[in-house]
Amino acid sequence: MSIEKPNYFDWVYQVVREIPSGRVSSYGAIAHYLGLKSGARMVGYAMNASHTVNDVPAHRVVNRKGLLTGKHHFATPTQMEELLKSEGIKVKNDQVIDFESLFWNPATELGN
DNA sequence: CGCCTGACGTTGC
DNA sequence: AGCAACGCCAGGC
Repeated sequence: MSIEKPNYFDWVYQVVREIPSGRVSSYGAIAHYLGLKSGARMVGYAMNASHTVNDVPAHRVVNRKGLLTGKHHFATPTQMEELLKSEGIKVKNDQVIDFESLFWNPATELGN
């Protein structure tokens, strides 16, 4: 199928898929890693479509503040935090605890 | 074809 | 340190 269209989404999906369990990433980090430094919104956009494409752990992707901004876009507004908690990530008031420590940077983890 | 919105981020005040 | 406005880019109408 003619995937010559904007691979932006695909790039995001693959990076998000590389996120290990118990870890979280941010839109800006992925965007920056893909070269979309200011395209953090595009990453979130891709995430929205991701749920219609394949298994993309979008729940492991949060904003720069560690807030579950996209939880409202899941099957249920509690799905996201439940998934995170299920992976050992503590969530309080829609915010990831120890977000800095759980932060997974593709540019650092993937290195290249 | 043009305007608006959007799962963000950064800078300015 | 907290709040507001702007910027980026693509998709939907």
